[in-house]
Amino acid sequence: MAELYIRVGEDENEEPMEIPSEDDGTVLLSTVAAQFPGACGLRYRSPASQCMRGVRLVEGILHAPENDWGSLVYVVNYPKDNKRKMDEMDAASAVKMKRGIDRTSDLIILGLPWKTSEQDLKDYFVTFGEVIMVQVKRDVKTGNSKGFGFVRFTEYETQSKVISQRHMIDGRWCDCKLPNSKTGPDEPMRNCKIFVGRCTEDITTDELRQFFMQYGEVTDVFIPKPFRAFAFVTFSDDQVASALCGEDLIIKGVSVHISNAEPKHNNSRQMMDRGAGGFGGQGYGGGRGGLPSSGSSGVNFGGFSLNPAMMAAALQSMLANQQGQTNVAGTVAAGQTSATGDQSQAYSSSSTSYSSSASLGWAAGTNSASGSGFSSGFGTSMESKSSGWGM
DNA sequence: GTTGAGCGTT
Repeated sequence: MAELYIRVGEDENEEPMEIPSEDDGTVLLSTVAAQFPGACGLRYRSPASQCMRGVRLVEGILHAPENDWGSLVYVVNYPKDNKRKMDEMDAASAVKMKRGIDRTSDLIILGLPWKTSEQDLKDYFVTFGEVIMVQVKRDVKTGNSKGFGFVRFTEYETQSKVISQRHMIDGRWCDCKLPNSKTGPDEPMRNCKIFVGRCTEDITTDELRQFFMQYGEVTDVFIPKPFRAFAFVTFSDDQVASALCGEDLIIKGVSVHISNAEPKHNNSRQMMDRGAGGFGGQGYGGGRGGLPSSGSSGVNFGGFSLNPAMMAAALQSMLANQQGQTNVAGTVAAGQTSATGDQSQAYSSSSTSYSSSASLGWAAGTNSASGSGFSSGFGTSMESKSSGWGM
């Protein structure tokens, strides 16, 4: 059967686009959505009644009116919560629409196998809920997949669920996220991500996920490759993330250090570097944070030509606040480099024993218990699961 | 060895 095309546009007056039908004369909604992302149906103006009519849609399949698409121009329908024609709606309701927190948006799918098609994506994602659009981004010239795509769901709940986990698609683990273009200023982007320092190479993304799950829902784990001894873990709840900052946690017997993840592309340079922030008494969530990195104090000396006495005074007050250790001041006075050295030494040697507890809201026992319990139970439950981004 | 890939011809 010769290939048949129907004419579709975003409105009646616009230059229509030709869209292929299936062999049986129907048109897949997904085909329409491939050209008009977010489309949920078609309508047309009846030559007889001059009224707009809806095209029958059954399970994602659009059926020709009177079994013949003819040469009419069909107009794309979009879900009510996905108005695209801003010029056709009043600005006030547009704003209201934007504010809705339950709006779904396209999700980017990263890490797709080259072979994965739109249909594969659809088949996979409908298991979570109704899908209104899938796309695989391809090289214009070669038609080869670029290894990422987009998906959009009808229900916000489905979207949340999909974002919250990783996805095994055609044999690869993929991530679904809000695309960068969507994480604008109206998503205040709370700090949900932590930096996990001092990682060892044998700690996998799966293990990190497993471990951090105990504190809250984990939405992303990232280990840069090649190995660089740190990782990032993202929680759905920023409070979980910030509560963990400053902690030293034991994962598989390894003491890792948690701090806040700094913005990847930071446009606005931080007003103060860490050393200066420390002196300002800005306080790292009440922890002893800032001490190790204030090893950059030498820089401060050079830059601002503070003298050692001023340094000592500042350090003294800072330390008094944070740890109540009085003897440190003397050490500091003797020379700042060794002072910081000694301090961080004391800090790290004791860190494993008194590590967490105080500053966290969770029961004191939770961390130590889970730490050891975890590492012992680990080998059996998790080993040989080395799946992840490497594949 | 302590701050990360890849983001859309609508």
